[in-house]
Amino acid sequence: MITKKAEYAIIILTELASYPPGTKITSKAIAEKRSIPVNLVVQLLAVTREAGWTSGTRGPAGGIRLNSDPAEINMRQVIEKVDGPIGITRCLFSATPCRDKTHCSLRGIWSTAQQKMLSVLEEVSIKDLAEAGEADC
Amino acid sequence: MITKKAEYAIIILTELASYPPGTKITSKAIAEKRSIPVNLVVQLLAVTREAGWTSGTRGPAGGIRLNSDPAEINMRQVIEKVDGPIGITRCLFSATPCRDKTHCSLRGIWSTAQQKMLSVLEEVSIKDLAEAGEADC
DNA sequence: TTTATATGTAACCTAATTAGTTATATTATA
DNA sequence: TATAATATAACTAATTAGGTTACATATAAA
Repeated sequence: MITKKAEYAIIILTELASYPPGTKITSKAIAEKRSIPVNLVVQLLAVTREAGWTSGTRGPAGGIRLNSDPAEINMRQVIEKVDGPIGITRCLFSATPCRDKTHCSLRGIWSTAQQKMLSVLEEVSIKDLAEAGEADC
Repeated sequence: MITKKAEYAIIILTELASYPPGTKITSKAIAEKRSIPVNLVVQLLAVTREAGWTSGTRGPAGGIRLNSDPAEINMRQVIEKVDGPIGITRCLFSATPCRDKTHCSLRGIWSTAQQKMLSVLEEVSIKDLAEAGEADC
């Protein structure tokens, strides 16, 4: 399952992308606007920071700035940064097919099903979400 | 995430479907053949039984029989019987959009992504898996 | 130069879920 | 009546999810 933290990260980036490029916003402001616990916002900004998408400046008048082009960040990327690799079944996490089978029909089906899902998420960028507005599910 | 139990249930039904219609097999035999803990097989057969797909006869010479046409049972149905409703995000479990918004762009995207995944699982039947063999991932 | 305000980092906590076990009841055959 | 099978329910250990707490660091303004 895609976690709430991953959703939150998407929402945070969307919020940042909804302002003119270079605008600085505080974690607290994001948290209040999007109804996310402040501590979680801070925690997730550490992830977006490590991904190079955001940077922060400390102290009074400090805040968070979006560093990347929101059109270049898609939902799948954010989810995987926060949650780690996506897998709709445990099977898909193991490198080798179960019990050393050379072939397993189920694995292929899980993989296909997951790929269809991921394709949708890859096609939606943070910019798309910011333009659509209301991304706060 | 689709649980291992749901996978097991699919495998159990596939095993049953791999014999001539009406054949009786013991839980123990299924468990050994497919390397699933016997107790889990028994537990999962309670679910397939409730769905009307299987029935069991007790006592010596007893066993489990597949009651339904395996071509009429698809993967999605089995997963939902075992795991309950599928949701790739928590958002999709709540009946109403978060925070009483009339519109939320994320929800629609989660829904689309999930539907693509489910379409794949709906198109694969237990019969397909039995014919493909090796469904034991 | 001190104070207030902001980000950054790590450890911790609780509830729910997952995967599996244990125990016991029931039924049918030999 | 003993045995072998399914049926049902309760329990358990390990992991994950979602969030909190505590503390460190940097900077602007007083």
